[in-house]
Amino acid sequence: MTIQLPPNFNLPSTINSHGWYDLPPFAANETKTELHAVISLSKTKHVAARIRAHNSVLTITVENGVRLTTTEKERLKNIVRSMLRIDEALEEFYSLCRKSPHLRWVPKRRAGRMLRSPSVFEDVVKMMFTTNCSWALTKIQTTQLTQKLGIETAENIYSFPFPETIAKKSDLWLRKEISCGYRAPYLLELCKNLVNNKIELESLRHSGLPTEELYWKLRSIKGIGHYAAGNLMKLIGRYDYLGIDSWVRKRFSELHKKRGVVSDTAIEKHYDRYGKWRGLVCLMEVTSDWHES
DNA sequence: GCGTCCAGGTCTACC
DNA sequence: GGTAGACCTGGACGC
Repeated sequence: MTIQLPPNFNLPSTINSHGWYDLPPFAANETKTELHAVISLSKTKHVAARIRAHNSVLTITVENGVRLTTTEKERLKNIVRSMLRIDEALEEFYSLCRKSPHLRWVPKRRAGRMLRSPSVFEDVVKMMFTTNCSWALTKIQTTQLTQKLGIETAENIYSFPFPETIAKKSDLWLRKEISCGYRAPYLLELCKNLVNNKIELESLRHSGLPTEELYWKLRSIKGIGHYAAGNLMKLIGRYDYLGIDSWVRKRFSELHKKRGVVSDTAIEKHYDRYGKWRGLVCLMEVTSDWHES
């Protein structure tokens, strides 16, 4: 399957936009020119897909020779478009970057598209797993969750589980088998609320709700605080929040040659000048060295 | 190999 | 509204 790409799209920049490519079921090659993903087309059909780009064409190869109907192919392409943010309008953001010498590399490298999971649910769970722990532990939790509750789609490659599968497990089981510790009740509550239709996440990517309302909707999920909601907002396509964590604080101090602890208020004040794009500008600045080559 | 300490966000109780 | 303490894990460190 192929998708025609817009001129300002760059696959390696999108894969390398943040750490998601490193969390199962995502995987990427060393040069970030190839992304592997497991995409659930229905409750029972999961496909392992290899995604590459050449010139202005994106190629999706379904592994293991799985046959797809025309409808399933269209669904797969739409999910990939959403994951890679192919249709995201970034010209206004690029114009803003061109005005600042230190950001001119962003439109040149066609950076700024943030990789997201096939579903909002997967993004929320992974973000919950990044809170209050090392990246190594985030990987452990995500790996265990997919391996123990996902469906094996290719050799040792598992789909991301559905909320109903997780909701059937106990708090103790999740703590022991997923190593998610005190996050277990938060994860369970999220999944049970989704199963019982008390909350709905998948429409958030297309929501017309005001930004602040969306933010507080995310904050209403237990385990999603200011940092996690800020970063999830970016994945939804709203860049008003910075999603500051210890690593952003450290990188900000390094880049702006600040000694000692820099307060979050000071960091937020610094990026205020970029208006509704401030979250994305902050991300570009702190990850600028990832895009050098 | 074992024990101790620390870092990492969020929640809740308390002031 | 602001703050302290608990939550849990992996990793670093000292012995």
